[in-house]
Amino acid sequence: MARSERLLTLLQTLRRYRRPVSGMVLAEETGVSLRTLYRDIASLQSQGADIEGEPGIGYVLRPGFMLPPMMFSQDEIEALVLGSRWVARATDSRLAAAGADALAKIAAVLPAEMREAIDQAAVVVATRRITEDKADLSLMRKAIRGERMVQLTYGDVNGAISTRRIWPFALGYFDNARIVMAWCELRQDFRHFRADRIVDFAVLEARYPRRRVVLAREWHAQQGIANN
Amino acid sequence: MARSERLLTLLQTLRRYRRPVSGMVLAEETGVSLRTLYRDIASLQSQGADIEGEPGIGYVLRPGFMLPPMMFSQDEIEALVLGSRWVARATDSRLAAAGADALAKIAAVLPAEMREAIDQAAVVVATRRITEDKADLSLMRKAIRGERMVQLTYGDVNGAISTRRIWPFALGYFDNARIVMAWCELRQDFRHFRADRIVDFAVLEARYPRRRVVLAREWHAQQGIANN
DNA sequence: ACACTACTGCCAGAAACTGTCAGTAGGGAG
DNA sequence: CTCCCTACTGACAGTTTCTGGCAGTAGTGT
Repeated sequence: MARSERLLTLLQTLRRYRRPVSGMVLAEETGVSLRTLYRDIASLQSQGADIEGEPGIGYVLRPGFMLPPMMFSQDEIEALVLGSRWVARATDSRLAAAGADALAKIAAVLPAEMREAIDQAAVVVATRRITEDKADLSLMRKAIRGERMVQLTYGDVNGAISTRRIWPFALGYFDNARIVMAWCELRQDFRHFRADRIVDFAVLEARYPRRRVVLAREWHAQQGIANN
Repeated sequence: MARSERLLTLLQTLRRYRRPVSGMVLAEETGVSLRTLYRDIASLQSQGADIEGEPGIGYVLRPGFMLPPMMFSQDEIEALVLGSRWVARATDSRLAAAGADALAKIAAVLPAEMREAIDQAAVVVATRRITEDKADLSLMRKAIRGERMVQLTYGDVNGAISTRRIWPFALGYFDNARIVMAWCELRQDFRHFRADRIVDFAVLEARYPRRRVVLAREWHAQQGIANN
C-alpha cells in the first residue's frame, strides 16, 4: 500500500508547483531515487494523469484532479448521476459538456447492469430549456476564479445599454436563468446581472482588490441567505 | 498493476452473485489461491468496500460501487460539485443526503486549495425551496427499481381523494415539485402524480407485468420528448 | 457429530519493486 | 559549436512485497 500512497503524494507535490519541476526535486520530496521517480511518473501517466515532461525543463501537471479509488452507495451514485444530468441540461455549454463527460467517465467503469440503470434512470430531470446566452460564461467563470475585474456592457429591463466595471465573485444558476453576481463599481453595491442580458464583456488584466470569498460572504450576509 | 485489476475483478464477481458466495468459488474465478483471496477481501474492506463474510455462509457485497482511480478535469470536478449541490437542495431528503455525502467524499480527497474552491464555489445553486412531501420518496424509488406495483391514495387539484393502483417507472424532478410517473390501472394510461399531493401509498409485493425501461420508452414516445 | 465456511499465523518460493550504473537524446545559454 | 540540465531507457542485484500451501481456531447450519 505504500506505493499507491506515494503516487498520490507525488501528484499533490506536482500540483503545488505551478512551474515545471525537475525529476530530481520530485524524487527528493517523495523520498525516492530518480530512477524510481521516472517509473512512478510513467505509472501515473498510464493511469490517466495529464503529466507532461520535457527534457531540460521538467514536469508539469495539467490542471485536473485524480480521485483515488472510492466506494459509493447506490444512492450516492444516483445522486451523482442525477446531478451531472442536471448540470448537462441547465448550465452553460462548456460546463454542461463537462457534466456529460464526467457522467460518461463514471458510467464507463460501472458494471453493465448499473450502466443500464443510468441510461434509463429512475429519475428524470426536467427543466425548462434555458434561454441561450450570447456571453461566454466559461470565460466569466475563469475571471471569477482569477478574481479579475470585468468591463461589462449590459442591457437592463428597459433595454437601456450601460457600461460598467464589476468585480464578479459568483455565478448563480437559477431555474430559468444564469446570473452573474458582482460588486458594481458604478453603484458601489452588489448587483446581479442576468446572463442573457449581457451584451458583451471583457476580462481585464487587473485583479480586484478584495478576496472573492469575502465578497461572497458579505453578499450572503446582506441577502440574509444561509451560507451553504 | 495486476493486483489492483484483480481486486476490481473480484468486486465485479461478487456483484454478479446475489446470494452469498464461498471464498473457494471466488478464488477459482479470480485465479488465485484461497489464502490470497482472504487477503484480497481484507484489502478491499480496508479500502471501504462493504463486504460481509459469515462462517458457513460465504461473502456478500452490500449494494454500492467502487470507482477505480480516475482523473477529472477542473471543469468536470466543478460539474460534479455543482450537480451534487443541486441534488442536495432540490430532491427528496434521502437522495439529498446522498448528494451531500457524495460531495463530502469527493471533497475529502481533493487537495486543500480545491476544497476551498468548493466551499465557496464560483457557482451557486439557487432554487426555490421545494414544498415538503408527506410521502417517503425513497420508498417510491425503491418500488421503481424493483418494478413493484403501488397502491396510491391521491388528492387531485380539487381536493378529491381517490385510491388507485399504479406502476411507477420514474421520478421526475421539476423546478418546484417532484412527480411520480406511472401507468395508471384505473385510467389505463400514463399519469403523473405530484408528490406533495400523495396522501399515502403502499408498495405491493406483486411486480408489474412490464419492464420499467419499456414503460419509460413508451412514455417518452407519447410525450414527444427526446430520450435523455 | 459433521460438513462447510471464515479467518489467522507461519514460512519458503515467486514476483515485484527499488537503487545504482550506464547510456541516449532533447532544450537552452554562452 | 560546447556545456549543462533535463527526460528517458535498459540491465542487474538487493530488498521488499506478494503468494501459495499448511496447520489451526472458530462460527453456522444439518
